[in-house]
Amino acid sequence: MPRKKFSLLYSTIYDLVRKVPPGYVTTYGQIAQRVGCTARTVGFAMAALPHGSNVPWQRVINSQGKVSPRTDGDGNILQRNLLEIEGIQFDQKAQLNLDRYGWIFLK
DNA sequence: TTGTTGACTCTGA
DNA sequence: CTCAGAGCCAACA
Repeated sequence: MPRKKFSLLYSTIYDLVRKVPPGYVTTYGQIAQRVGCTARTVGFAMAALPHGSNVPWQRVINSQGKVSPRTDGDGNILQRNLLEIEGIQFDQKAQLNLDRYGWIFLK
């Protein structure tokens, strides 16, 4: 089982992402504000996430309501595909409605 | 400790 | 998809 091989900050971020239910999404900025860091750091944490983890990384998108393109490859295509499977629909601009799909973390 | 890099966000034009 | 520039924090060499 995945052990604590991540820093406390990363673990906190991942734990937060795990609370997002299927069919909903959250933004880097929301997580950043919740854990007390910047959006870049959250994105960096997602990039460091190993493939096959129990973290629904696909539910994390940018403030524009779109999937952020990665430098690595076409993982964003997969991400969008996974979200559509969960019932999230994108419009013609490849964006989704955060008012409807955005998840608000409970305090 | 310094410099580089990154799945971001905001603002101005 | 409007586009470009600056700010921001953490990981890594």
